[in-house]
Amino acid sequence: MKQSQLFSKTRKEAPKDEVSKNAQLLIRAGFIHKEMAGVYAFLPLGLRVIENIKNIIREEMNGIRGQELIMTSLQRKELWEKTDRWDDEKVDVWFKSALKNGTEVGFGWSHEEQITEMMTNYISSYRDLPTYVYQFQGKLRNETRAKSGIMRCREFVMKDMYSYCRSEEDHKAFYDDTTAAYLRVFEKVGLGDRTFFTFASGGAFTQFSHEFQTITDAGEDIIYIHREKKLAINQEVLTDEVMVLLGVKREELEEAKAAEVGNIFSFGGAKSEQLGLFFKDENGISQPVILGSYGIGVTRLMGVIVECFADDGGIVWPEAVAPFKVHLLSLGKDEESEKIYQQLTAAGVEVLFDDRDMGAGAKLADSDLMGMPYRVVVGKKSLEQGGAEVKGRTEETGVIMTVEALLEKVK
RNA sequence: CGGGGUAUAGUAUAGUGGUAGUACGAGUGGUUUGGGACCAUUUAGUCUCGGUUCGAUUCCGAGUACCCCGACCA
Repeated sequence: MKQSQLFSKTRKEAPKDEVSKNAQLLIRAGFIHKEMAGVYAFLPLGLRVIENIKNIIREEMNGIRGQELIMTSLQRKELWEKTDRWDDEKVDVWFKSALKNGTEVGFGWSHEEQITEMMTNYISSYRDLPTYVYQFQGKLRNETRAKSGIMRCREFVMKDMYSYCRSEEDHKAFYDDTTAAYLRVFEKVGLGDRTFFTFASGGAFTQFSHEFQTITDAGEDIIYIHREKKLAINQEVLTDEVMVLLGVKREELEEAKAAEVGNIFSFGGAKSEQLGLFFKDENGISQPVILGSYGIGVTRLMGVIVECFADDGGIVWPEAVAPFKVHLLSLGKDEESEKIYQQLTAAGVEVLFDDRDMGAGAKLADSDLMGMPYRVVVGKKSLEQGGAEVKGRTEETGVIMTVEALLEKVK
């Protein structure tokens, strides 16, 4: 992609109404556009990051037999009345509207009711179980206070998965599979060493739910980490009993601020009973389907990645999610650069080629801001020394190498 | 939802009860190219409604939007 053709551009100054690091950098670098408080559009660069994250998640969800589908944002009122969550007193994030004929509808802030009720059409026998479905959906939540850039939005993208099992044992096995898959997702996006499987408040059915919390000052939660056991406990459930139960001592725990990037819940059969989702077992006896719910905040995850890795120069994308692998800069040497651009592209490398007619300083600063893993500079200096200068985004200095060596390095 | 704050050009800012200034950006012409280049020239603005006033971007009131703290947060 030639940068001269790329939609959106960088800017030197952050808008004054953004305080969070992720929003400031993502807006300055041209990844997102703020539509209103807590509502952001994703521009081509931002979309590429989102798609990269989604593909990583998709691969893992498919790997545990999840099947992708997509539900709707418009949801029926009766659906939510069945689980007594239509009332604004019960759920305070509803966006609601009505059809022309007066029928009330809600905009999906969650989809477990909807998918579970849909399943009554497709699940009736133990032979239909287990079923695992997931989607990437825009969630709409009427947050009283959006904040922290793209980390707490009124409209955002979430991956949500639902498991339908015939027994607690099957459910537990899948729950554990999902836990492992989630940890792999966070590992792949580069947050592995700072994301913890965290015990959190459970709800009606189980003592705990589990969250995946990434350490960052931009987070809203306080967690207590046990590094040896690779787990954490959310402050909201940190009691003596819980510590005994988990076999940890208070002095072994390390307090940290963290952002919730994923969470998983067990519902048992309660919600299935409310929504009428039963199956017949081998003996012809009707049983409620055991339900689990598993979410990853895709757009929030993008914000957390920015928060965790950015430096004074700008964003630092982990390779797996970067919109382009290589940022190729022509410093007054367009012909030579163009050739290298062609070679890299032909080799299948994702390259953003800064072919704009700008000063060297501006291009270098933009490159830091945008944060691609590799910066390749072609200028008088590099050509005299036989090639292009290659520098990792977080490296201090680059190395000049031939095009062949470059191809080898970034392939 | 409680509390606090802010609102001037695409962006960031200055200023004034009487013609609104600067920088960046953008356009044109030219010179430039290893850390946000330079010259010339052009472009574009006082959130909305009401009040006070001869006159309001400025003062007052309301509204709206945005930000922050808290509450909330499957």
